[in-house]
Amino acid sequence: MLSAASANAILFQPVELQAECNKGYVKVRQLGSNPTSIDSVVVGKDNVVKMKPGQQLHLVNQLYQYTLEFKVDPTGLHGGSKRPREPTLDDRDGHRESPNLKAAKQTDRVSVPVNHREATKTSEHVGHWNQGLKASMHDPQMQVYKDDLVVVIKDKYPKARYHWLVLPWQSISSLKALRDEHCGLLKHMQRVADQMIQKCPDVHSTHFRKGYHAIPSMSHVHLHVISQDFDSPCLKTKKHWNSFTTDYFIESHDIVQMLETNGRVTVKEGIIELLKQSLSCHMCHKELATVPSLKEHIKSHFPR
DNA sequence: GTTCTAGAAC
DNA sequence: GTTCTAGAAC
Repeated sequence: MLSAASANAILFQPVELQAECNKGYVKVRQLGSNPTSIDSVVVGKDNVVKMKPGQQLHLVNQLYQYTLEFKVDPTGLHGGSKRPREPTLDDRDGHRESPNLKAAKQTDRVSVPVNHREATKTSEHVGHWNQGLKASMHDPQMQVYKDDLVVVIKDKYPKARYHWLVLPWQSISSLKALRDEHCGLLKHMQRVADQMIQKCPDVHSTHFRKGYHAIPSMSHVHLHVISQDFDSPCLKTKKHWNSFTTDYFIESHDIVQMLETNGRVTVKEGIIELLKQSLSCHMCHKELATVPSLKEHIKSHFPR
C-alpha cells in the first residue's frame, strides 16, 4: 500500500502552478519562450523543491497523495524581485497538459486524489502526450460548442482550413471500447458535426468529411470534421495525408453501421500500412512524389 | 500527436 | 549544395 507523500514548494512570489510527481521526482517545467525545456529535480529528504517564480510543478501521474504548501522565501535571496510570468501566446493557444491549480496563495494547500489502478499503465498517465485531448476538451478556451453529451474543439494542428474534433464527455478510450449502446451518442456526435459544418461561412463552397482514424494516436474517442481542401501548414507528412485520404479514415456513418450490425467496431488487419502508401491526390488521383509537391498540386483544386 | 535531425534523395 | 523523409524522443 502506498503511503501519502508530500512536497513543499518554496515560492518567492505567488505563481500559477501545476503540480506533478513521479516516484519521488518532481519535474519542474519552465513554460514560455522555450516550453520544451525541462528541469528534473530530485525531491530532497525534506520533500522541499525550490521553485523560481514562473516555474510550474506538474503532476506526472496520480500514484501518490500530495499536499502542496506554498511559502514565501524568508531570506529574500532567491529572486524575489522577479515578477511572476505573464500568460504567453502558448498559454492562450490553450493546450496545457493538465488542469491548472490557479494562482496559489502563500497558505494554499492542494490535495490531489489518488487513483492507483488508472496510473499503472504508462501510456495512460495523465500528462502523457496521448492524453492531450482530455485536457483540451475541458479547457473553455478550446471549446467551440458543448452540450450535455459532447464538446467540440478546434484541432490544435488543423490539417485543413476547417478541422474540428467532436468528443463525448463520457470517457471512451478508443473505437475498440465502443458497443451498440453507444450508437445514440455517436449519432448525436454526427448531428453536432453537421451543425458545425452548417455554421461554417464557407459551407456552400466547401466539402467536409466526418470520420474516425482507424488507429488514432490520441486517447479518447474523437470524431474528425475536416474540410477537404487540406490547405494547412500543419499538414506535413505522408502519414498526415494518408490518415485523412485513405480507408484509414473511417466514415462516421460506417462506424455507426458497424456498431448496429456487429455491436462493436473492428478494423482491418494491416490497416496501418495505408499510412505508408504512395501519395495520391484525393481529387484526381494524380500521384505525387513528395508531400510539398502534393500540397502544391492540390492548390489547383482549391483556389482561394 | 509534434519536434528534431541524420541521412537519403535529389 | 538543398530538400525531404523517417525514426527516435517526448
